[in-house]
Amino acid sequence: MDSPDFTKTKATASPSSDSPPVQESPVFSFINNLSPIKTVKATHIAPAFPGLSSPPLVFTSPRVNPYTETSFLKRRSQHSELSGAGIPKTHDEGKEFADSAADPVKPLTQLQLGLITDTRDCKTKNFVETHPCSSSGFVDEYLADSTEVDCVNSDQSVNPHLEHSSSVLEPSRSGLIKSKELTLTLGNKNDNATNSRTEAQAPFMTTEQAHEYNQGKQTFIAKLTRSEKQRNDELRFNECTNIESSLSVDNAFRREYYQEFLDRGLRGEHQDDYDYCPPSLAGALHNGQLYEDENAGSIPNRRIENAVMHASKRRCLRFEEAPPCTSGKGDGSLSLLEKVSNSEPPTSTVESEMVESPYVDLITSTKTQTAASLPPRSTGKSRLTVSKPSGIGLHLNSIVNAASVVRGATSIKLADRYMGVQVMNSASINVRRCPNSLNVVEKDSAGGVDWRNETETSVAASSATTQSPHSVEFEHHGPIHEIRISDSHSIDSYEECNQSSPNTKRKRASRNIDSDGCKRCNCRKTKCLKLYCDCFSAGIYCDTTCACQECFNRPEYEDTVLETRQKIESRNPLAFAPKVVEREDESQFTPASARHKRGCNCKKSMCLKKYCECYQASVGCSNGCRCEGCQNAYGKRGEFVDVDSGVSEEVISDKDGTEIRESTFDEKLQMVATRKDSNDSPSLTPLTPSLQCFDDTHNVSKSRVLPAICRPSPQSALTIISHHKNSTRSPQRNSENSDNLMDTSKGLLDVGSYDWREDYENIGLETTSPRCYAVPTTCHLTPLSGPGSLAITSSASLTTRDLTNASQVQLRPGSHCLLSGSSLHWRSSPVTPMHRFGGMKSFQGFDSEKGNHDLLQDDTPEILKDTSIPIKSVKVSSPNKKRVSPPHSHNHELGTSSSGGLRSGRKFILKAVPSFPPLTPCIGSKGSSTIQNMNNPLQDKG
DNA sequence: GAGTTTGAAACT
DNA sequence: CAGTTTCAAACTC
Repeated sequence: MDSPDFTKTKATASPSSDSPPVQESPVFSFINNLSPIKTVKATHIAPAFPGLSSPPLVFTSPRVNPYTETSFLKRRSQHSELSGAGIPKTHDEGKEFADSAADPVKPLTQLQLGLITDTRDCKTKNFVETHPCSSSGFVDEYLADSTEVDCVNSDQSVNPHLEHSSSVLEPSRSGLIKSKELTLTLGNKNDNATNSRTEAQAPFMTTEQAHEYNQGKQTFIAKLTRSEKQRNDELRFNECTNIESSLSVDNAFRREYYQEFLDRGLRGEHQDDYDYCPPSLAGALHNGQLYEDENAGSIPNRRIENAVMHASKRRCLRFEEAPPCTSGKGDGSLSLLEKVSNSEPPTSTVESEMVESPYVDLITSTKTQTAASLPPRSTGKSRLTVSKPSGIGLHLNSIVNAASVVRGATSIKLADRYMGVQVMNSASINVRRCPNSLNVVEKDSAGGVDWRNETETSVAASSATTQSPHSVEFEHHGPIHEIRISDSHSIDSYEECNQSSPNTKRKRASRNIDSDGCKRCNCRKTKCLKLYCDCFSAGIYCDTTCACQECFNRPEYEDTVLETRQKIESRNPLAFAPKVVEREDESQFTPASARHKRGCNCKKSMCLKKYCECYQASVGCSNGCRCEGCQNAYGKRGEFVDVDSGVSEEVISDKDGTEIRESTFDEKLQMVATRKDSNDSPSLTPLTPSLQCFDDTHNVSKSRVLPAICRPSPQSALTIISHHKNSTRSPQRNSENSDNLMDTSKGLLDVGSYDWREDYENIGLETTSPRCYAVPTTCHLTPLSGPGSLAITSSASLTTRDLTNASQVQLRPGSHCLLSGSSLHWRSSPVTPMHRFGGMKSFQGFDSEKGNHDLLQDDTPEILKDTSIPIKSVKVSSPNKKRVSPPHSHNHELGTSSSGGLRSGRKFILKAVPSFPPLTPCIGSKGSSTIQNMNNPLQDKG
């Protein structure tokens, strides 16, 4: 409402924690933020105050890209977090902090987040009705608890949300007691709410309580675990189940604990404890919770710093490349699982993480289960694996990480092989990205099921630049901790660095890869708002470790970043898609299996130097490359044949490669997108795939905000195409293939009710999407979890809730590990970052059996599709430029989509989801797993 | 560390 | 759409 100046003032003040005037009060800021006008303003100019600007965006376009935002958000500069949030160091401070509403910034950010989702709006209304005075708090809650919200949406009634909001927000902001009371009341009323709100509890808990909680939780878990074990005949399954169950268990435990807690609270035992947030607990808690906790503040400064640092670390949102992350950053996320399931301390960073994290276990088990079918990849491929990470849907930025990652052979393997790889990657990515996000861990542990967590994490991080309480746990982890520490140091000096002469930074940054494994940019003129910037292109914020000058790729300039991103995407929907798509062949999983989406154009480097993006990504050149004299050690251009995708089939031996290569991944994607455009309503998606993904993610967290957004993505179409090809396997030209695909995809989309079981059967694990980006897809899948009928419509209309449900499904102990396993198959590259982002590409698609390798191409395309779909107009210019124009006529025909074609199409859909990425944050993996789980339920039903 | 080379991205 | 320019990373010295 007010001029930006006002906002700025607030922002400035906030960090200091000086008691802000009335105007600064959260409520006031909230109101201000609400005004659409502000939103508009915020976008560009106000780089100074990120939070303010964002709200408008939210309204205008519900964060069109939740995913995108997430990704960007993920990498949060410590600086922003610290300044903005003004974390309370002591309990008292926390209270003061809350009371003073000193950090307008944070609230604003949160508001933005909260506003984004429609669902939230609804909730907000409810909340407001209930607690008119706590608007700010409300906002915070949303921000903090995207997860919870999601949960609520998905599983439960809205009430929980209210409860949560009341409990969480209030404590942090103002009337702690009130909030508590409200919480209690609500809790009593709604058990479900209580469950969903486990996080909310944290604020109330004292250290002792936290311990108690943890212990009780562990015990509870142990019980459950035993029960589950008994259920399961096979150990492997047990393990998987445990992981999955752990999540659910955790929830259940929380529920119980919460009940008890409420009882106590009623007796007045905990009244003073509202603020306290047990660190350990925090770890277990979702980001949102953490965030709240932080506000509450009993966390030691050091921890806070660490947390902040972790949080601030750049994240490879979309890239899955986990390696680096895996090694170091994953722990944070893992912590929860570790606590619950594993007590063993991580011996080595990489290994320990891998081993310890339930997620890992899950993956492993999943792999085993799933396939079982999966050939043991472990052998020697580890190294390849490493390269792979870059693979599916990876941004080059992420790729870098991968290289470093190699050290953890085990982890690598995991990552490599499956979509699961993606999952891991995503998971690991998440971890990396957000050391903070315990949620991630949970997610991971869950088998990547719970997107909500991820979303939340990302959201929280993004929105608030939150300090992640999670980081606290990280401290416990030896290796990780160390890593982080270094980061923290860098972070601490963040401002200084920024201010320090660019040269200095540059030097420092040059050639450096941050601990996360992400490249550091060194942009001087582009303000890190162009694709020249690795960070920006990877969908992540620049970090303190970056040596960039006049950087706008920071949380503070979120609006600017998003706008810029959208602009770029409008020009090229694939701009933020993972550059490297990995295709995994059953037989082989090698760097060679992955390819650069657009291919390189090397003239002098012969693809033997890092100038070559293919080489840099540790992937071989493909027919799509236009390089001259290719000597790529990972695979020469002519050598690579895309057998899987019909499209790829087109690729012919390349003499020149350039001419021969008929379609690059991008082209394929474009084709798909085009078809879809024709078929799909334009309305569906945001231009940028990433955005879509983001939206999806967002949706997940928020619960259905963007149902519309979740349309069948072009990616899916691609997938479908590939799939179709598989079925048909005719060496058709791309155009034909595309047509077929389109048809298939269309059918998928159209099909209101589809029997997923069949798809699964047919598809197998493939359906799962590797990447975070997959999330959207996941959404589609989610429906599956529910009643057998997912309609394509669901894909289009799937709401966050659906996703959430899906995630929940995964979480369910009962869910088959297989599902997760299936997810593993997917390889996405998020990162999409990671995890987001993105995977892109997940090739995974290949079923060993089916030869889904199509997916590889598809993956990337899928991502694009998602974004592109709406965009028909958007042409993705592929380097290759040759593009087969897909026959539109088919599209229409197919448009009605018959269920018959659907299978393949549906499969694609699943895949498609993952494809996008960057995103998800890294996110993807969960989605995939979720999807799988969803599928399983269906199967069960079936 | 400075300067050059390289190829992608952006621009025209 | 092709050609040119700009940019930042990669590389060399």
